[in-house]
Amino acid sequence: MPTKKLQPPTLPPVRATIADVAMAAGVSKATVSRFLNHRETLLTPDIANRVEIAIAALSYSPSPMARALKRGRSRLIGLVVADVTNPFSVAVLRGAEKACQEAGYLLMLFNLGNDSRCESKAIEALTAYQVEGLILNTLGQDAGAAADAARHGKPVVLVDRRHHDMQADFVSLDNAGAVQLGARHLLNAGYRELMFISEPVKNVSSRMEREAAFRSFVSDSAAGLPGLRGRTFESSEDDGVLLDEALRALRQRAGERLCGVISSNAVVTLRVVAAMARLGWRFGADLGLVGFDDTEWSPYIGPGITTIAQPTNELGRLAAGCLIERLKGLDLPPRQILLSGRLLARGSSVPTGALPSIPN
Amino acid sequence: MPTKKLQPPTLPPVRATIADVAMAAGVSKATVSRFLNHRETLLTPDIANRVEIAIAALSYSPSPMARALKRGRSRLIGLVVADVTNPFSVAVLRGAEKACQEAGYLLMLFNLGNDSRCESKAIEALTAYQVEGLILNTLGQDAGAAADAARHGKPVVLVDRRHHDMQADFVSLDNAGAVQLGARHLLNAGYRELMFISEPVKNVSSRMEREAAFRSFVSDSAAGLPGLRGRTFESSEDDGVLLDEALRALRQRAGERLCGVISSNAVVTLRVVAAMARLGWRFGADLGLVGFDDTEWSPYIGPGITTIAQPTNELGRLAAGCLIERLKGLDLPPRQILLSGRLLARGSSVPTGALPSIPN
DNA sequence: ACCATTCCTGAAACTGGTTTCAGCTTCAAC
DNA sequence: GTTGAAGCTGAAACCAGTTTCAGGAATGGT
Repeated sequence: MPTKKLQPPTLPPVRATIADVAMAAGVSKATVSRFLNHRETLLTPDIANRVEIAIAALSYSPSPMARALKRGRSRLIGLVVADVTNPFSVAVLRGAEKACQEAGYLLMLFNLGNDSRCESKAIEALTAYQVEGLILNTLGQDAGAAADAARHGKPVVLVDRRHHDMQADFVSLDNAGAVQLGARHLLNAGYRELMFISEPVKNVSSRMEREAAFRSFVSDSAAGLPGLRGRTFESSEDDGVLLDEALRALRQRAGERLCGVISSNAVVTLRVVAAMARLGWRFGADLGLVGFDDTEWSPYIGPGITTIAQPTNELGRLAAGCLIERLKGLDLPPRQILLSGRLLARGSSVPTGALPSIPN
Repeated sequence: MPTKKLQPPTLPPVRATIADVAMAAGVSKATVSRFLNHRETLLTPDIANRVEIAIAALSYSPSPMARALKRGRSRLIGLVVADVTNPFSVAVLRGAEKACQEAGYLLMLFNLGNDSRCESKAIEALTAYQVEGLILNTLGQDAGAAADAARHGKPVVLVDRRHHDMQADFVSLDNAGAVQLGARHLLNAGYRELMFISEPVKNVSSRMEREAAFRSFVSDSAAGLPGLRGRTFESSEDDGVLLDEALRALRQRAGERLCGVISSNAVVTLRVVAAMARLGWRFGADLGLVGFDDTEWSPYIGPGITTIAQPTNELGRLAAGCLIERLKGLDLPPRQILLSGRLLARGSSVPTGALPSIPN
């Protein structure tokens, strides 16, 4: 006699199909399908009951694949992110993932790893799986690929990076406003020699917008404030030395005037922090710093880093939300949704060497 | 005459099907399918050519959905992460994503957002889409759900958190070794009153292992080192006050002896950092700190935080790698793969108040 | 020259659902 | 009592592929 196998009430090892259910209930596949999809077109209570019981008994759940094949609707949303390493991407991912789950969609993820050659590959792979729509946070190099998707009739939402020639919803931070927020803050704190540090601008719209906003802020303000000067700098990965030099040169040029830096995202902020550590500078006194993207660690570096917080979760949610609205049939011309940033003032933009009290 | 529409050489707006290709090439669907799948079973060069040309002309690519339906193989891998907010999860995600891409798989993501009720929902949703395998970094509450998947015959790889009763590959940090690494480091630096701070242990295997390893390290070492004492503390979200008290109590108990803390992951590390800021303590002198998970910001908080780095990318890659091997037919008993952590010594574990020079 | 292989190809069945279409009830109205 | 319309249900076609099976051509052996 074999020993008692204590398997929990075993589900059928292989998924039940609609045919199994139909047979068990003594009805046709069509009826089962109707029970599942058009519940309102009421079936005879008797039959509906039998189907319901059969479904429960077989613990049947329909195959989304087969369903997608026939209907062309897959309940899948494709998400392309430029770089999962970037906390911003992750935050967007998180928001989007949540919104999708709530609406009953599943997310297919493709990470470009900052490699723009993957871009069209990603979109192709995703559309092949019949994703119903795409959320793109791409590199902007290859607008054609995105356009392809749009041409396939799939709704597309662009996050953070726009392609001007594309008819698609666009969700992003109000870059110009955010830059002004940061720059004005530095001005008010007394900094006069400003520098905007960005990752290589290439063709990325958000980078271009931020840089342009900085330039025009400086030239606008310089009219009433002759002491003000501003320049820009592109920092790429593994160029620590170049950045050090740029910062040193900045202070040399500044003379007595206070130097302030705006970094265009968390990655750059960290590079500036590293450079300052190498140079042995103090935040605020030797260099004022305002960084885009508020991260969990910002308050604890040195006297705390002043940041411009993006409503990242909201961006993700909105992106997914826009897409889902379109999927539900909303037919509007492309929208642009810009959310404001919020300045969180901390020690790194206080010129006195003294440590301020830790905020909240 | 309409103005010239300068659309790039427009792909057919609707995807070509295998039937279109067959018709264009003047062959049957079966032949086209064979051309795509069994290239080795050679077709007549002439026919192969015609098919190839037709495919190119229509820029045809087969629908993975339809393919999955018949073959039961979807080239999809499901990834369930406990919490995308956790940098560890992200790193795993990244490694896994890369490995999958290289092997021609696509990742379907499900984030639990630390909500264990989602767990079985996630696995169900993913298996419904015929994912060929699952990478699970789950909460450990609901082993049944995972077991379901395994019972469905889908290979499963567990990352970081094990379910003892599951027949599945397991990829993780060597938790015991890593804890010893950190604890011994604190000992050598002169700390004698130790505390291990973890998130609520619940049933999460990695947390239990780390805590247990800490306890046994302390009792083992106390034999030859009577001055040594250690305790553990569970810190949950939004309990700043409790943590502050625990730390204050620790120092009080310690008297003249130096206090050292090991935090069980980056989230906890940040909580400790915040607590120290509130208490106005200095790293190293007032409290030694070694934190699990080396993050990009670790070197720049205070004098730099000493961390135990996990080979996160490797973990992700290995997890995906294991899974893909299984998918290729590898039939082995479940493996356990443990990777060693690496200690990165920085200022937070140096008892003198003096700032050490910034490492590398 | 004939038969047996072998090789290549196409028709058809199949995957698991949805949807159309037509048939059967049933009920109301004339 | 017949007729019409409306309401349910099932058979069959369909989605886009893969795979089985059988037939036809070409080749080889005797």
